[in-house]
Amino acid sequence: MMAGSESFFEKVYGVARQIPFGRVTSYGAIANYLGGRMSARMVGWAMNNCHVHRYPVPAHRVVNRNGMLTGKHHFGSPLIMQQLLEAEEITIENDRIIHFEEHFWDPSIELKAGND
DNA sequence: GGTGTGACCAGCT
DNA sequence: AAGCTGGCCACAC
Repeated sequence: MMAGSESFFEKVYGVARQIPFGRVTSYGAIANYLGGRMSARMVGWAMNNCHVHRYPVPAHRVVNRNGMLTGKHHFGSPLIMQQLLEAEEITIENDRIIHFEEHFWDPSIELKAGND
C-alpha cells in the first residue's frame, strides 16, 4: 500500500534508527535487509544525505563490513564518529571497532523481515 | 534523459 | 599479499 511511497532512503534511515544502543551494523547488512542484493553503495550514500532526514540518523552506528569507521569524515570531524561509538561503550582502535561481531546488529535477523 | 557518483562488497590479477 | 576493477541501484546536474 502506501507504505511503498517512502523513498529508499527513508527505509535506510528507518533501519538505522532502529539500531539499539551499543550496537552497530554494516552498509551491506542494511542493503541485504532492504533489497537482498542491493548495492551497499546506495546505503552509504543515503547516509551522506542523512541530514536531509527530519530526525537525526545514528549513522555512527553504521560501519563497513570490516567494522571500520570509513565514513567518519562525513560527520564534520573524523573524531565525532569514534567519540559517539565510545559513548556507547564501544571500543575503537585504529578506526576499527573492537569485538565488532559482538556489537554487530543484523537488521535481517533482529527485524526478522516482516516485522512491519 | 543520459552521465556521473557514492561512507560498499567481493572477486580477480 | 595487496591493489584494482566491476557491479549494484538510486539520486543530482
